[in-house]
Amino acid sequence: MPSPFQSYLTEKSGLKLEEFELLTPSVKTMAVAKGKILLKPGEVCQHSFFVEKGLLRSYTIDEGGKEHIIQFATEEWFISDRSSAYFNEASEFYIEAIEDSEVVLINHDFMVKAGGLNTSFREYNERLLQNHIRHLQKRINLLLGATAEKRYLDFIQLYPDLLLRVPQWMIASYLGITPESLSRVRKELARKNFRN
Amino acid sequence: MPSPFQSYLTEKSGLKLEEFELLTPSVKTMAVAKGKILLKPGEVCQHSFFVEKGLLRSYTIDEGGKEHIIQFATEEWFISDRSSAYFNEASEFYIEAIEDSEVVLINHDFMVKAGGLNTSFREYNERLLQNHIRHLQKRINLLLGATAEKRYLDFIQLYPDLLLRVPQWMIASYLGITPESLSRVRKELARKNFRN
DNA sequence: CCCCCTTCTTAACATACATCAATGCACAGC
DNA sequence: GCTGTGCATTGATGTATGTTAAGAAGGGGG
Repeated sequence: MPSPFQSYLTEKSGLKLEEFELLTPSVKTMAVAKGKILLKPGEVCQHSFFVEKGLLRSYTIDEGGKEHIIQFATEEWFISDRSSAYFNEASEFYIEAIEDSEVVLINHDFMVKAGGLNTSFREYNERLLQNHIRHLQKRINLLLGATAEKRYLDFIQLYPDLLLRVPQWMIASYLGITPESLSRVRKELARKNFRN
Repeated sequence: MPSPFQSYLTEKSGLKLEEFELLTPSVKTMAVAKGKILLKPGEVCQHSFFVEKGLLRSYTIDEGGKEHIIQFATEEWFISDRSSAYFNEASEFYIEAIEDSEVVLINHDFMVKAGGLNTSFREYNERLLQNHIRHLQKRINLLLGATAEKRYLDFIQLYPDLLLRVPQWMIASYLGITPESLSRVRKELARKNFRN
């Protein structure tokens, strides 16, 4: 029976079942309990994590001790410190399970071999990178120009499912505001929607 | 005599001179006057631009009419709307010459052919993408956590050359603050450096 | 069942940065 | 040599968001 990861990959990247077989030695599935930390600053990131079930986040802690959430990852998402993995540098962030989760560990070996097997896998990988860039770009734009309220509305649009699974203080952290401010924003939105 | 672009590429990407010859039909060099706009929102970005001489910038204009600078590009930098070019979508930003410049236009054809000729070119291209991601990531982190002053200091570190070539209101726009605020930040820094 | 711990909310106050308006300054065009 | 135009600076004031502190509403573990 194919794992969710295998199904996902064969569908999205055009990797064949037989090809996937060859890669299984480079792939490990792992159960991680809520709160478990998979990567710490200072370590070199050795894996991409594919979430089969559950929810992870990546975040930094600044000199003032404040957390800033970089990314959430739910089912069928990848999460990793790409820069650390690719350039073999110390990572600057944490990756942590927000819920009890099942994740697939993908190492460098896997990427090289899969790229060697199959052109369409390489293309898929490039598409992932390009998509990541698009996403980061958009976020920068919001941070440069939009108020907390707009950023929150955008978040709701983009990740309606996360709204229900992630505590609000984490959403606030993702948006770059305090939980108190988010609370006020939500109150204000509720007021507007009621009156109109 | 090799163009700056050719020298750069052969050095960085391992593309051979003979291979480059095959690609010349897909490459055009172009002089652009200060103020000239090379890409507008709504258009699909057809080129990457490589700056041989001069200085370009990319920026968006938000609903309030305010500019937000995404990127500067001086000699030996690439600038483009990757997402637009790759996904064939309408671009959301402008690309404009800040100085009289010489740029190389690189189209999709070039990328495909170069990737076909040479594995190391593909690797080089991936390195560029990964590097871009690292850069965007860092900027997000600064926007999330750092004050205007810290962001400005970081900018100075990273782009000391740009400091002298770019008007301050553009630096302010890149940092996500107003020119007035930047002026005050600079004043404050000057005061500190004098006293200590 | 109770207690503790985390999350969320609310309020009063603080602050970084924006906005608006005026001035000075340099440089280009005539 | 003037004069206009764009950029930088400065001051007065406004506003969004942060900070601190407190209390209320759940939820899990003993």
